[in-house]
Amino acid sequence: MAVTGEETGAGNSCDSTSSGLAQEGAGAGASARSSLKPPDTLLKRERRLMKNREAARECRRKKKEYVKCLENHVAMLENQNKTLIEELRALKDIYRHKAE
DNA sequence: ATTTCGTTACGTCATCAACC
DNA sequence: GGTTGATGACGTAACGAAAT
Repeated sequence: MAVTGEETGAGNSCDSTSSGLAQEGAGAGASARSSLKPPDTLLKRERRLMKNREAARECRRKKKEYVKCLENHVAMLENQNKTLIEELRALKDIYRHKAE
């Protein structure tokens, strides 16, 4: 079960400035995860778990998309950098020939 | 063929921020 | 203040590849 290769082609716009994805911290620590909590009724708890399950799925989907977007951006910048370096080399070459 | 190891997706919990 | 949605952290299962 599980390990279903999800990855439905969702939209792809890196903008996600709103996506959060920065928060961090909140370390928690998973200490006594025991059952001294405000007594969730069973139904209430199940509903909450189900909602959170779906939220987590969506959250991971968005994060994956965001990372992919960043990777694309990096690739693009690397290409651009390569092109510029090439261009600079060519210009230097021209300049050198003229100077001679 | 079996074991080991790294990766991936998942579920759950804890926490925060926003809303009512 | 309680509720809700988003997200980081953690543990776990399934899987594939490399090592034995």
